[in-house]
Amino acid sequence: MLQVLQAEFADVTISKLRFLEAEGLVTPARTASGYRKFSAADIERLRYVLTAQRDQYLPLKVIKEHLGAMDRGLRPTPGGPPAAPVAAEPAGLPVAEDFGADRTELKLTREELRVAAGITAELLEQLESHQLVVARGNHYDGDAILVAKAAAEFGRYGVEPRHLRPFRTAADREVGLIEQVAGPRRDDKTQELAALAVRLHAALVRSRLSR
Amino acid sequence: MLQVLQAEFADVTISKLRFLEAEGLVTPARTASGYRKFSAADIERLRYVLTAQRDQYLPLKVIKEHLGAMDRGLRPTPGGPPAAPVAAEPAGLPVAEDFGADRTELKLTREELRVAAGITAELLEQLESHQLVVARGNHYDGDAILVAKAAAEFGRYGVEPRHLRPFRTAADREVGLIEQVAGPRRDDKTQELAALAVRLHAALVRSRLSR
DNA sequence: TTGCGGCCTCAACCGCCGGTCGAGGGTTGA
DNA sequence: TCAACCCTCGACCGGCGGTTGAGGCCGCAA
Repeated sequence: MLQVLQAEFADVTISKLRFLEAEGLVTPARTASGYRKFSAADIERLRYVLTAQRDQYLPLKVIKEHLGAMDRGLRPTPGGPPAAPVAAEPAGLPVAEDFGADRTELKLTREELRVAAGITAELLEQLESHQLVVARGNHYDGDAILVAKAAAEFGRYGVEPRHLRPFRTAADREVGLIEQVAGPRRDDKTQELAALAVRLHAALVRSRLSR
Repeated sequence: MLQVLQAEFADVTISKLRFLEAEGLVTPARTASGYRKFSAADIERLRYVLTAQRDQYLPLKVIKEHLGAMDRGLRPTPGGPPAAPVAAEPAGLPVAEDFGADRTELKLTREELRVAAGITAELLEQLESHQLVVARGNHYDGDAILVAKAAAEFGRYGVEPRHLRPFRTAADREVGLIEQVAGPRRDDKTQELAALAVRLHAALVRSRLSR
């Protein structure tokens, strides 16, 4: 059984199989005495894992997601990642899978934000009143710093927060568009669309400027 | 110049750019005093690297091979780079959001624009009717390519030009603000404000998305 | 029933990748 | 003159994808 796979993938070792089991990618049955017993289905699964790893350079984390999606009945995906597992989750459940885990999961207090952005309490207050910066719960994320810094810089040119409201409006509209297209879930598609929106925006500003 | 990329890829840092240079993925020019100077082409290259890394999980080693292949004018590997930054044009297509690069000098005919952006005549027509792309005289500048490309990509998600009108509106408003502050002349101040506007915009979009 | 080669677990360790950090120093512009 | 950048170079780091080894059970056959 091990030999079968080894014939196909030169570098599979028992140690590797144990590792993959520990990572939850396969769950072979056991004999009475505790030995692993790989079914044909297990071997098929391993074949998928090993080829995805070798030919597409996918990290195990991602392969695991794909397998999970397949288990839930989403396409067997010949030669490509499965369609986004966007399947409608049973509503109401908190669905523990918070992936796409962003480094923007920074949580700052109001004061930390103020210091990080190097702005006055007054400016921060104005930014909040125009909803350019908004708390989630009573914390702020990393993007809030960027917003605040940009606003501060505008301030040096005499541009006040209230002049920046159109930015907020525009951003909201774009986010609306993105969510309409990509769904409410944050995933790769969302990110791609966001990047695209920013790029389009930048190009438009430039082109309008140079007229 | 760093900020320009940061607007699009939240996690690019100077340190990362240095690392990528050390790895031979980009080779920016240098000023007399040794500072890195990223050309539009460099930025385009970086964009490719960063998206391949983020969206396809490719290891840098592989990305480097792809870049090398593209430099040699080949279309690399099956399942390889999708939108290769391989320029069909002699004059190396400017594609980056570099507010300093004077791409405004570029003068394209309508057909040249269409080919450079890789879009259909129909799409171009729609873009013009919504004033997302506008001719000056009877020529188009480099920014028009960027706009058209972004629109084309949106198209693949089912987003049509008419859905993009708010972008135009937003850009116009921002340009209005910038000119009001910096005066109608295009100078350094204008460019700085423009970069600032794009940065603020990007940060806002991100922060609204992650709520 | 002893021996020997497998398999088991669990924890420690490893090498590489993809960067980050910091010391020490030059550049730029207000 | 000073702050705020940028530079280099070497040390360091965390995570990923396993490997290694100690200590122990299983199974077979001499």
